[in-house]
Amino acid sequence: MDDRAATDLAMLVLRAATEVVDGIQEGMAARGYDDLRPAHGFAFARIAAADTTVVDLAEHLGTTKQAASQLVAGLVDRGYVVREPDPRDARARLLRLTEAGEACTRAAEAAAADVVAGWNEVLPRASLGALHAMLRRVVTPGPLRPAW
Amino acid sequence: MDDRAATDLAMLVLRAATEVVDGIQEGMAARGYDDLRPAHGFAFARIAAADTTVVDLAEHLGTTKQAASQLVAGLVDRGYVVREPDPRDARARLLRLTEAGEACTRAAEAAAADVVAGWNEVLPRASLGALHAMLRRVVTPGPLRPAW
DNA sequence: CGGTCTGGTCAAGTTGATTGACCACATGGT
DNA sequence: ACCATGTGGTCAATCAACTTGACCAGACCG
Repeated sequence: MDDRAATDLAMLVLRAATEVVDGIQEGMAARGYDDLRPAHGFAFARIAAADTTVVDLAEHLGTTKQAASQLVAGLVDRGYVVREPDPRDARARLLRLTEAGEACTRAAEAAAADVVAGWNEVLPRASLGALHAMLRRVVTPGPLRPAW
Repeated sequence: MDDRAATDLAMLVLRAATEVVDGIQEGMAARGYDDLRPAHGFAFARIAAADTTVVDLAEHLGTTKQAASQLVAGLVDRGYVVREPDPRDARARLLRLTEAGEACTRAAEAAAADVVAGWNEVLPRASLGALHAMLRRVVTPGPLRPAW
């Protein structure tokens, strides 16, 4: 694979990601969630894990803890997240998704599935599975954060 | 492909894009370009095409023309772009990459190729070609703009 | 206990983008 | 030829997300 094809592949990945993000955003809006940005989705993914604190979230998103704190404040205001005391550390406050937050997560997953369903129409089912397998091998596990 | 696998695939694409963007950013910094954001790269790609105006660029990036104008002003200040009069329209100003701008574009392409080269190590050459072919079929051609 | 580290927030400043106003020139009809 | 309207572009003010800096309360450790 020469440089030309390599950069071309990189651009295809970026373009695919643009489609995924735009598609999710559209799908979310269609489902009534028009007050959330992609960054919120990445935050939801981390908060869904047990015992998440603001500092954990900041690290996950690659921002400062202040930025994470502000983002959480917004989610709390909108009823997607609650702050609960940490039984083991009186300083810390554990973040947890409310029922609304979980519903929102399900909507985002459905929207993402819709985008891939569109791909399924132009690509045989087996190829989509192969695509999945190849990406899993290529991609190093790591945080999924706003990238550009 | 069920919903679970579909959303999983969508997340893999996002994660792959995160790697590409971060890798390019690192590679650019290593080559001495530490004053450019990913958005600038997308602008370069459009400006490289003949007869690009600020309005064209704004449409490509999905922003307002004012934002595009500011972005261009920054690139002009840093010597990557020049504004030239349009022989056919005295209002318009055609954008063109300087030699520095073209060198920068080459550096970005090299950095992107480096990222893909890393993938080549964990995936057989033929599979990488297949990945390329599948993405090309799946992805609808369109602007490559900052997405999240 | 006192010193230091860590989780978290408040406050102010920075930056990229937006809305609104405006000018110079193009275009099309009369 | 002229005026109405549309388009390319910039200036100015505002907005929103994020940053740096300061700070407090509680944990950890000698």
